[in-house]
Amino acid sequence: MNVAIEKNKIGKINKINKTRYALLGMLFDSQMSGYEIKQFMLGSTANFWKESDASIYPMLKILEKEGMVASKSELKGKRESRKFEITDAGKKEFLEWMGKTTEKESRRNELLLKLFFGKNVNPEESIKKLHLRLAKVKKEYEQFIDIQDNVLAKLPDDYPNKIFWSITLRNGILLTEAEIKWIVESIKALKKLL
Amino acid sequence: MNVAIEKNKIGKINKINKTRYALLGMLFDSQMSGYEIKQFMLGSTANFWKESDASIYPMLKILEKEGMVASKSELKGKRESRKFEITDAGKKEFLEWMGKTTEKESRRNELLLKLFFGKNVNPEESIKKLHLRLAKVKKEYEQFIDIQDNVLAKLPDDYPNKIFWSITLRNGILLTEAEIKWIVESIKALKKLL
DNA sequence: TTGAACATGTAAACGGTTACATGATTTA
DNA sequence: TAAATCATGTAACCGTTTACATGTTCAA
Repeated sequence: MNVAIEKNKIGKINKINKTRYALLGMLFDSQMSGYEIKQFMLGSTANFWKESDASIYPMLKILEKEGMVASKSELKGKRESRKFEITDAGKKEFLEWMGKTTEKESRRNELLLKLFFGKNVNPEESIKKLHLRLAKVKKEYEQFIDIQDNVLAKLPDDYPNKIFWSITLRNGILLTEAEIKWIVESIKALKKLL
Repeated sequence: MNVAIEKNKIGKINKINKTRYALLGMLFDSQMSGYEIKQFMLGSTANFWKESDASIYPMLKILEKEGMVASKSELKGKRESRKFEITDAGKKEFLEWMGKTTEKESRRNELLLKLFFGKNVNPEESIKKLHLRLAKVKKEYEQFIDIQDNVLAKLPDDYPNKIFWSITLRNGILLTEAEIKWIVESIKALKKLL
């Protein structure tokens, strides 16, 4: 049942679909609907993990078919809310994934690509791009600080998730700080060309 | 001819294929074969941009069909080397892309997801994962410094690409430093749980 | 002589997103 | 009463990678 080692017709080892683990992880503690999972992700893991509707709902159905989760439909008025609960098999699969080593997926960064090709355009264009990014990154940074001060800081110290959520948030803060530093430095360097 | 605004049957705006711009950018200064482009990317942009064979060769053909590049096959002995040259139309399309603003593509980070779910496993497992990542990131960092000291530093200061390549490299250095700091800090925090 | 690097390419498949579709409920 | 949010779901499509395929040249 381990999809990670399943092969297709031409013997290719399929890349593992990680949506399943993200969903199983979210359901590990509490029953949630697809909608609730999405909302929770937006408020917690959005900086490093998001899922779209078109990934969540079909995957929950697949997981149910596989016996990894079970669901019951609750009606709030006439509105459906299908709550999903993880099964023992689901917990097992999730923990197996947790135990595996993780490869860093090298990522594409279009801004860096454009800066790399910078000699082909007016330096002011590159500077403008960096300023635009700076504004966005600063906003992101403020949001991280806000979560740190107004959400995480208010959780009791014995809240089991606190340290883990703090660590992932801290990643966002430190990486964002570094990016701000890099942008400021880069703008300064490019201005010498004007 | 601008693929960015082309729509499909259901009116969906297609995500733009950025491989074309990466290739056009690489060809902006000098004629290169697909193989040479790949090698050059591995030695310069790998940290933020890579392309696989299966993206490069077909895309070069498409670009040629569209009149964005032109090619001639050189024979080195019996081995073919198809050199591609950018056309004026290709330069135009590349520069249009360069002028566009760039959205940050939010990226998935599996390590962070696993750490976020950390309360479900022994803290030692999370620490182990961080140690593994630390070793890799440190190696990456050393490679950046090596390029900085032994490649970029040796380019003459009036080499037109120097400042742009320095900026992108500096991004790698600063972000990697921040990640190392984060990992060390996180390991320390998690050890308190033991 | 054998393996690494050079060199170009294709088939198959999966991952993931955007837009579409539908309707209920709350809020301004 | 209109817009935003709640809530679930599907169709279509594109992007990208992995593995396969083929052959040459060079170095150990």
